[in-house]
Amino acid sequence: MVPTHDPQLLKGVLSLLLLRLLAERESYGYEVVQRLRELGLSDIGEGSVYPALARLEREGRLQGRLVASRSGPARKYYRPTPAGSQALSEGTESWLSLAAVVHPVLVRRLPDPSTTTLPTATEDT
Amino acid sequence: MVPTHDPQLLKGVLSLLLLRLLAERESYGYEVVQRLRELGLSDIGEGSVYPALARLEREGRLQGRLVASRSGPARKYYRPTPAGSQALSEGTESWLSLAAVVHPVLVRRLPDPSTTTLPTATEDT
DNA sequence: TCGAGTACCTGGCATAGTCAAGTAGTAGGC
DNA sequence: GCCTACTACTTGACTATGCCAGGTACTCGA
Repeated sequence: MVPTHDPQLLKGVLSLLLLRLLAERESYGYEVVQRLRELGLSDIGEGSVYPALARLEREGRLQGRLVASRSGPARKYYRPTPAGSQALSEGTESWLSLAAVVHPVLVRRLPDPSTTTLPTATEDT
Repeated sequence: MVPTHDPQLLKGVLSLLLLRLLAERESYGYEVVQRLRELGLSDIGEGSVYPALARLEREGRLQGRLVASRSGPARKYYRPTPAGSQALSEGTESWLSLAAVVHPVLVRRLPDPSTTTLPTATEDT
């Protein structure tokens, strides 16, 4: 099984993913959830996506429009505004630079603990 | 200019980094802040690190001990407990699998918007 | 009419990073 | 003795944001 994802790790990343997916293709909430799940975020919920979309629209990063559907209620299609596109590129840069710090640290080999010396009361750097 | 880091992106990642750095070498808060800054997290503050360390200790993932210093107040050295080591490996796995989803999406080329068709009122999937 | 699938929204909650301020110890200069 | 700077830790209030649970409502087929 896929390891249970830590909700905290998604913070900030979700809105980035939303901006990105909507920059690739205009889409509505319900579909975005499906697209996220297809990407591998299997346990993402509507309760995470809809509020995030609403917030991004409120902040002027997304612009939505209602389109009637023949298979259910009207869909609200979102696409990034210019401000949204800028937020996307800035956010992408932030994420990449953070990942560039985090990744190498997490994958480098742990030193053998038995060879390390421990600080004692009187030692000082 | 380095892009201002989004505080949200650090959520969850910070405790992972702390566990990792302390698994590599026992260390105290003030020093951990310096180690993080050397890694490139230049605008990390003490107010983020100390509470995180305290929380990890409270949760039984870190164990701390006081060591007197000749250059200031006593230092509180932390090292991971067995539970902390397990949290580290689980967290690392979570982070890697999330990054494996996020990274490709963020770096793939955006399709040319002019070639895409927009949904209209009567279309349906 | 009833259930299932589609589609959206909301309130309340928990988590965790940030800011600002405070407390103390050591050491050097005057 | 006093002041400043560096070291070192702590705390309270604030904020952002994902998650859960529940609700509304439309379409379609049995």
